[in-house]
Amino acid sequence: MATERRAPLDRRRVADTALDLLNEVGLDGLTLRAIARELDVKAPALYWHFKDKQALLDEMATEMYRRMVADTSLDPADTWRERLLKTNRGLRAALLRYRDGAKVFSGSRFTGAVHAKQMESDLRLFTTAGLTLPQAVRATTTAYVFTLGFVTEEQGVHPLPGERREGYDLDERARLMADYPLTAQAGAEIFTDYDRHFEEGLALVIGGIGAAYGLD
Amino acid sequence: MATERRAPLDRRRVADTALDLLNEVGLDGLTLRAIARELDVKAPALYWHFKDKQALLDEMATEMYRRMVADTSLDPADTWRERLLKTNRGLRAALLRYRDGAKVFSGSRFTGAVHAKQMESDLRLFTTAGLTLPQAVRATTTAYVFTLGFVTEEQGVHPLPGERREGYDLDERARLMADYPLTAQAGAEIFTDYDRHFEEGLALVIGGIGAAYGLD
DNA sequence: AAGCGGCACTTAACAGCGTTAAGGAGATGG
DNA sequence: CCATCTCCTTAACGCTGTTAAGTGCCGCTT
Repeated sequence: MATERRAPLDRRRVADTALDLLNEVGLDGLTLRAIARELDVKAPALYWHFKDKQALLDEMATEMYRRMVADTSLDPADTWRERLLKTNRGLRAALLRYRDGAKVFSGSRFTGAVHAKQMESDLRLFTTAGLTLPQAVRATTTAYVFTLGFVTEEQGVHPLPGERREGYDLDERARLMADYPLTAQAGAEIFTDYDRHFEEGLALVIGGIGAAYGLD
Repeated sequence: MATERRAPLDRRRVADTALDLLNEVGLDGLTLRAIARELDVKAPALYWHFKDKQALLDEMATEMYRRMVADTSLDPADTWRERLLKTNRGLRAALLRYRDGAKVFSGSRFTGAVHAKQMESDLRLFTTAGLTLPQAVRATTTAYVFTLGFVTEEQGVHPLPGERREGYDLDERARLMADYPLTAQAGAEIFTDYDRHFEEGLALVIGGIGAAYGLD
């Protein structure tokens, strides 16, 4: 009887499966037992590959980053503006691909030096464009934390694109804010059309960089 | 024997105590049993005041916000730049006051409409300065998510001001990035002097707002 | 061919978690 | 004096991350 033996696990396969599961159950439901079940294995088996759950989350964040890089086509001839647009749109898309993606990402650290290659490319492009290294770091990380903060807020309302978390009724909010007309009106502006608002916010940041560092 | 009876709890007192405890044990160690112990009560007693743990975290975030407002002195005659500086410096200070403050804050929703008053004041100031309401919303929330993202990253390295999380050895990082000279050099720029870098990032955002909306 | 070491996993168990159900003491009000 | 309401306790539930110990199988040496 050819009882096929499952190929042994490895860190990548575990992280892959965990990311798939994340989209179904969310970060709260992402237990080691559930991940193990998906891999046809018992929970303690995961401790052979990861020293603890955080190490697995770190690998998941790293995998998210790898997919982001794979999906972002960078051109050495990009202008610095194009580069900032590409990388931050790519980052947002990568985070939005997974339920609680921003939380997982910002709560973890990369395993190894995966991010060095892109970072080096960005910094070279920015310094070539005339910035000092500290300025280049400031520009890229300011855009980075903007995007991370933006998606964190966004996923608080939309766990996945198209899904809406409960407790965000715009009409009810407007009624609660009746004594504050601008705030009431702002609700519609805050909780809709995240795509456009991301673009506008990112444009503000990029515009600020150009103005401050005398670029273009 | 005058066995004093403890005054009954209320939501604020519980949230207060939980915030104090948060600074000692961090978000992971913030269990209902530990909070209850601090209040001289058993864990299930908390369920009289909160429907679940998330409701308590929401109250904690609300309390953080109240303290932020109390510590920030706003002037109706502020220029829009002054206002953005004050509110975002105040927000960062409020988040930094507690271990994992940014995580607690961004993972929770305010109870009630506490934030409406400040928001209304900000929006009025911005629209008076010549912005449309959508522009005012975009300006304030872009700065807001920048600050939130910044402190989230900051607290990943410095749980509390002065404390340093393990695993952030700059020399080791530099060695790991040996093949990427700019990235290696950037480490010193990224992981030090968060105060100054926050100011510079915030200045970039504010500069972008001024430039985009033709202010001043 | 036999034995052996190490890899990759299982079984069993532990303390601690959020949460619920049921009950009880003390004040309040009729 | 009993009923009611408030605020809390005791006991227990299922589930979590994690550790300890054991087991079967592979490749290697003798």
